[in-house]
Amino acid sequence: MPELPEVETLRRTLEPHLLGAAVIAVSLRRRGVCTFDPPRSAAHRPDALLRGGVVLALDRRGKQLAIIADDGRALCVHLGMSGQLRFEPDPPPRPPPHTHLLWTIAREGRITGRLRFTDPRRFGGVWAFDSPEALRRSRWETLGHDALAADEAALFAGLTGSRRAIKACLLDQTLLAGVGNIYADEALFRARISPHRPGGTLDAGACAALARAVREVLGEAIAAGGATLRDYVDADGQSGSSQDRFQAYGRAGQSCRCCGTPLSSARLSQRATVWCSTCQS
DNA sequence: CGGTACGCCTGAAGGC
DNA sequence: TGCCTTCAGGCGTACC
Repeated sequence: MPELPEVETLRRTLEPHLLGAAVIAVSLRRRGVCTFDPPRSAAHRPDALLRGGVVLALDRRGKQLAIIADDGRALCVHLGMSGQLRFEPDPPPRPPPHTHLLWTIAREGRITGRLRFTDPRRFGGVWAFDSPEALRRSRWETLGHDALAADEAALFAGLTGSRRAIKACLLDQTLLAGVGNIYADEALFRARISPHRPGGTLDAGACAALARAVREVLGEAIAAGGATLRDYVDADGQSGSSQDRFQAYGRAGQSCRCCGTPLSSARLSQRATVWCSTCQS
């Protein structure tokens, strides 16, 4: 389940393979995973997907990745639940199941590998734009601050008057971009705040603690290479180890690593939620 | 506005 | 062993 740390790890591991490299061929194997803005006829879709371009930058906001070409063409990739973006120096002749997009990558006229987008559950997708500005306007304008730089004042302002459960607020990408179900539970555990507490009841001090906890859990997860639960691997196919450090997520019924109390669990905002009823209030 | 529910989609896991 | 059900969930949308 890729959240901000997994997408950031992916961005970092893609960079050495893609920055300054040319896209010499594109194979779109399942049309439905791509959205073209503006719309493109079938003949022009490979060009919109960066064929003939050189990768200038890899950017990220929350859980979304942007691939920017030197001429301004821009792709936004969202991994959804099960998406993978992998660079293969020596790709197998037959792409794995659920391979939806393939880019052939070259440097100085020689093929260096293949970039592959795979997504069994198809909750993810790729969006193609004419310019980085069009991408940001269409996909990123409604997103809140990037959670890696979670700002306590902005969080406090966003939560003021809210009666929604704080966990639901953390999952709201328009408030803070990049936190998903895993790191919401982890950040609330670290900040010792109950997931059920209405957002508006957090004072400035609690918001500062929560913003700090969000930055810390995300930063530490990036340092661990992200979390590999089912599908996630980085651009080189490497697993992460962030899951070994989880205090709350996936530990329902197990004892709290802080006080020993069995961890509580419930569904909150349609999401499995785990917390310690002793440590968190 | 908020909250609740649902649909999308597949593979893993559990029950019988 | 094999079939069936349940669950995992990001996000857009519908509806109260």
